[in-house]
Amino acid sequence: MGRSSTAESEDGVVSAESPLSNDGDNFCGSSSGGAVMKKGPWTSAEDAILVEYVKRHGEGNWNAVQKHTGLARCGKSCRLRWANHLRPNLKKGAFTSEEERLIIELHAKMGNKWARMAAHLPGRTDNEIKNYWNTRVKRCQRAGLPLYPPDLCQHLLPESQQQLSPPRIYGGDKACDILQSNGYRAPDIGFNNFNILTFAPEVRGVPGSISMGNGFASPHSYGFVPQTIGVSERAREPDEPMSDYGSGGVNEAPTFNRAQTDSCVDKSFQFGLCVSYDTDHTKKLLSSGVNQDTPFMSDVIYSASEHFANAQKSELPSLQYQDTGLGVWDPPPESFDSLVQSPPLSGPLPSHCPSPGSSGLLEDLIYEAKALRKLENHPSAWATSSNVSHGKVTDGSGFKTCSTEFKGYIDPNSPSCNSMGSLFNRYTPTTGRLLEDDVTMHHVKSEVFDPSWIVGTESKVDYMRPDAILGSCWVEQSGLASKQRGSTTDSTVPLQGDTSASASTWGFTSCPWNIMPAVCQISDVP
DNA sequence: AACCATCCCAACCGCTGTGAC
DNA sequence: GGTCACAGCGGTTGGGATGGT
Repeated sequence: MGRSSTAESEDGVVSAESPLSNDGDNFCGSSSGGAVMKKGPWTSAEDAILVEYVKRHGEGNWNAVQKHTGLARCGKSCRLRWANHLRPNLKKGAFTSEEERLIIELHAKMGNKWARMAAHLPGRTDNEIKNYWNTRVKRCQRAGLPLYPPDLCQHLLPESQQQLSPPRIYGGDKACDILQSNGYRAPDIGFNNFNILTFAPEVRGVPGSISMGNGFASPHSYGFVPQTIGVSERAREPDEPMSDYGSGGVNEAPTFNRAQTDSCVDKSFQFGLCVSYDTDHTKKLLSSGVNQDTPFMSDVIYSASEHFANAQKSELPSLQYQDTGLGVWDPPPESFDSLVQSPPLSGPLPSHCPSPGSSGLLEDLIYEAKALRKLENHPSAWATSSNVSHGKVTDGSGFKTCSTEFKGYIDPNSPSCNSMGSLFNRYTPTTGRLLEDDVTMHHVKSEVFDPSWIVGTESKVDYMRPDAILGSCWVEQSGLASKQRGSTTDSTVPLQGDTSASASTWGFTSCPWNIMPAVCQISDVP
């Protein structure tokens, strides 16, 4: 707003008073025919000139605007101004719920492809969408809430899983072909150089792209960021990142191998983690040829693309699902239910998305954040839920109690009635069995929750936390694999650590939300 | 009321892609 | 094939607006 054309403080006469003038090389700093290009907010007079020009000459040839009209704006600036503010049929005002929903879905699909997303939102500009998303990311990050609503997570993941080829994982000398059945050739990835981390709000380099198939798809917002190392160049992604594999005659993802890994560390490494559960995890692993020595990565599904090897800048991830029709949020297939649910649980496991009760819309996120803040300001609510204390939930009723008390924080004004109370209820079924049953689950402390609910060596998963999901998955799988093999033998040991200590090793214990490391990090980076 | 932090968004910047020459 | 100009994309910035203390 501050820089909008409505800033009438300017005289409307083209001038070059901006101190920024000429400091750019190919934007407006460059002069056109020796004329210094103006920068800064557009005036209504300038707008009028531009509109008149477009009326006469049509869009395009923006560099000619200055020649024809004397407008001291570079073509680039003119194009932007026209596209973002002056062109007809532009929708102004806040995004509607439908639009928000669509944006979320589109982002899950496309990642940060604002222009493509804008194409699906008539009257909206890529800039608007980008701004909206950035705001959303901030909010979600701040509140510890998911970027993607749970239903989206659930609906899109199976599709993405159908599409994506899992990685070929190297556990030491063992190559682990996880799934080759889809006809794709999975990338070979060496993990010797990786640290599997959980959260990295501060990204070294550029934002990575990691697809948490469960909906934590944004490293931007949740820090599931593969540490991008040595990012110095930019490589564009194709318009359909994942369709690269499915559409072409060559269903072959780039291959990673250990030899490549070292070189890969110099490049942006984009991949997604999709921690999935299977009701028969072991069987699945065995049947798919997965090396069980790599329990964690065995369930990794890559948002792989040819950019693995050379993408210089990671895009935000996406769930990367097939375009099955916008606006359609199909119910998840049965198979997916079993996929995302942890086997030991007898009851329905909540979505991995931290906020299953949320519509995921920005408005709801605000309310959730507020609710969480309230909670933060009233930690006694947790403390007094006596059964929830210091990392141990001793009793399902404790959750019940806690849940009940949580209701006290319900904000009746919540746009979708997605109060924390309701959220809590969803995560902690009143059966009291949910978390109790899964002794391998580990809780990750959320900064918004009471410190007393910190894990011990044995604790519970905080489903409000995407990293916790990841962590719990790994821990669970790690434990499972450990039971089966007795010891960890492959080269992922340095990553995994001892299974019994995995929680702490991986930071699944108490770890400040904002200082968690990234999910994956290449450790021996120069 | 004053101060501060955060939000919001228009505009800028740097880069890549594409087509013409 | 190389160069140039232009179009477009995505990330970042700057400053007014807003809300909280």
